[in-house]
Amino acid sequence: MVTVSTSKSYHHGDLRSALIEAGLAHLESGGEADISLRQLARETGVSATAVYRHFPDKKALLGALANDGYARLGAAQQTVADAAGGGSKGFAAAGRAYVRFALENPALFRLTFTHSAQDGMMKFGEDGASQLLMAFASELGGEASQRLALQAWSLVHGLAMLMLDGRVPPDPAIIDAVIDDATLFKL
Amino acid sequence: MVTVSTSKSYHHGDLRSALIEAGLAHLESGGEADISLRQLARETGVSATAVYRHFPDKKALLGALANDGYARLGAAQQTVADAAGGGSKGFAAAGRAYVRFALENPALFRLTFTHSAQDGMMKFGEDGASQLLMAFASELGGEASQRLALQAWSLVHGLAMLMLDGRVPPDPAIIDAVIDDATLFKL
DNA sequence: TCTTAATGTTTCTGCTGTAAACATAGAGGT
DNA sequence: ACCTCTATGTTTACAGCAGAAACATTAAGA
Repeated sequence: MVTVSTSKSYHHGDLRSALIEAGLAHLESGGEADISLRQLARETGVSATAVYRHFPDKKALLGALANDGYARLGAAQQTVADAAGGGSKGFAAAGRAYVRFALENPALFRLTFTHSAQDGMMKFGEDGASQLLMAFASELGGEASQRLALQAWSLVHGLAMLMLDGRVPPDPAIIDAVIDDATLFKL
Repeated sequence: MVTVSTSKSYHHGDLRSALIEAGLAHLESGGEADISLRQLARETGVSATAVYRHFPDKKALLGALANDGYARLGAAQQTVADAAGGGSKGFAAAGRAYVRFALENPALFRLTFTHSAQDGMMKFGEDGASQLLMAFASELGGEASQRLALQAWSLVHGLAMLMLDGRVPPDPAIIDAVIDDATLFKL
């Protein structure tokens, strides 16, 4: 409970960013259920309802956090895909990065997929993650690129969720075994 | 608000079952967020805190609903697998049934996987769904049965979640294309 | 300087989960 | 028949929540 109290100005300055940052912190330490508008306001040193000047309701705030998460996921994948030098190896590496990202940011990952879809969702192809996916799929899949993209996405997303939900142990060796270009997909 | 008032007996008779039934009804019409202990109690014609005689807290009630869902999922899969006559065709049919079940029972499916794992979770192999999975995997996968099981489960679970979350359109043709034994998994 | 729009505050309402103390009813032992 | 035990209800109370309404403050532009 460190209220910085540098300048007790009536206006915060950048409340919107501060709220998002506080929200991300809560996601790391707790879960989505750990986020309360009042609590975020308290931590930001602002009244409970000030939040509503920046987000129409709680869903909107969660949606903002979700979009942030989706962007980070895409960036993480791009990094390892580049490092792996593209091709089917790079594709598999990006897939494993997807699962690792989920395990490292469980609450954020969950939120990303449950709260950014229908509302202010980015269309498919507007975000880094799906652009990367389509690029790989058309490079490797030829005519069946669409199908390959969906199969690959489903596979990594499913593994990520099953591990997050405690159905499959979050073992790196399992990730490597399941997402292995040598055993996957008749192309 | 139809309070049945047949016999205003002090004791309900089978409150536990009534609560679960009411909870399942809420899952169909709303989502998990639509479930409130007080509301369920109201609908069951009982005081708000009577619920706690049967479930220690809200999580316990949700867990009971979740287990119910998992059992139904396994049953649905078993039915179509039998109808398809086993083998790789039956395996694929069970996979498609998994996704269809999720689309037909979105809230229940979500709840099943987010609320029945760590607590009173059934161990892997105790439930119909995972028994079916392992049976198919060892029949078809030989030495790599473990890996095949995880790949197959991940694929169908991922597709189900992506469709539930609005990332992939819930199109039956897509389900058939993605879960197709002719294109999946080098065995 | 006056006005206005953006941002923050106070106050209020109705909902929630859940703890504590008490009430009722049926079952079994005496 | 009585008594006691236990399972299952009820009442009351509390604190926390999202959000609506009315009001306050500030900075920026006419």
